[in-house]
Amino acid sequence: MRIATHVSKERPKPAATALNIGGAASRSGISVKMIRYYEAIGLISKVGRTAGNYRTYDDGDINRLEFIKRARTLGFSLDEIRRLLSLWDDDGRNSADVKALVLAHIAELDSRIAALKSMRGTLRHLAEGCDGDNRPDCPIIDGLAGV
Amino acid sequence: MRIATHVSKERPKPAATALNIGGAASRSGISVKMIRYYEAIGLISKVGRTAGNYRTYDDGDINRLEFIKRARTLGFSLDEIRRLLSLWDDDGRNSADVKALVLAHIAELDSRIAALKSMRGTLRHLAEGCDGDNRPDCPIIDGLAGV
DNA sequence: CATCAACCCTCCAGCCATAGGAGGGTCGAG
DNA sequence: CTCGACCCTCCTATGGCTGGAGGGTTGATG
Repeated sequence: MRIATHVSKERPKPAATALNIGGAASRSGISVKMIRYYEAIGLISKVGRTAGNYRTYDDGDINRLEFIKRARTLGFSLDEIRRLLSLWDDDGRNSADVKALVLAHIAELDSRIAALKSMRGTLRHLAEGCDGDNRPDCPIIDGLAGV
Repeated sequence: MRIATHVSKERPKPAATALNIGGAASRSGISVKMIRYYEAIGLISKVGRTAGNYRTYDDGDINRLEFIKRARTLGFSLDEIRRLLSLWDDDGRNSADVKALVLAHIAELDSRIAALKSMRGTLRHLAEGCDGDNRPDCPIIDGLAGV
């Protein structure tokens, strides 16, 4: 691969923008701290370094970070994301495996939603009976105290 | 539900049962570990000790633990529970303060529920398009990868 | 060329709520 | 007296993230 011998005009490669970690952070929406953390726990592999020991991120690295960001936004754990990434990398994957992972996650979300709704229902009910004035009588406290 | 008053059989003080931490744990549903932790962080005050340095829990202590357990089940943080406990203790409280705390918590639950539902919606949509067979093509992966 | 701010580096600690274990002491029934 | 079930304290880890200390690098200025 010819590396810009005779650079007629400097910077011949347009798309090969290599970013520092700060640039990668603002591009991906993942904080600098977290990018380093993801690297430390092996969620992303070690990236290149400059002579001054700065991490450099190419387009592929940024894509990976963006993937992680989206997955995180959808509530996947880092461990699930690890599996999603390896499925992404695996050209011979079965989409069934991806789907199974996602359906399991949906089920998890369902049960968390149900738990939160149940809490909310009970609390609404308790709060309903509470006058919310300057007197101490309070069915919320009574309810928590087991009346 | 009359519980055998006048049992005439010894035990003149029926309610003054003092329990070890294990008993307190099974009575309250809070683990032994957590009871000690709650004490360490000052959520509950230090209880009595036997000659052998075992913690002892009287009915009041158990009530407190049960209160905490119920509040925890309703999703309150330990910090919120701290405030609820001091409101419980405060005979001159305003029920408005209790209600405000609870309404804020309900709002918090609302936003968590909304966030989870939004994740679930997106995931369902992605999963719908995925064949889930032995081929690699997968809109879920594509979606995460930013297609 | 020196300086300076804005970066970057590593390492370490803390958050919340909980679980687990090591290494010991205490209790009560047999 | 022994044994198992309990209890004690102290330390570690989890997940996912934030913060800071103490330093090095970079690149635009004066």
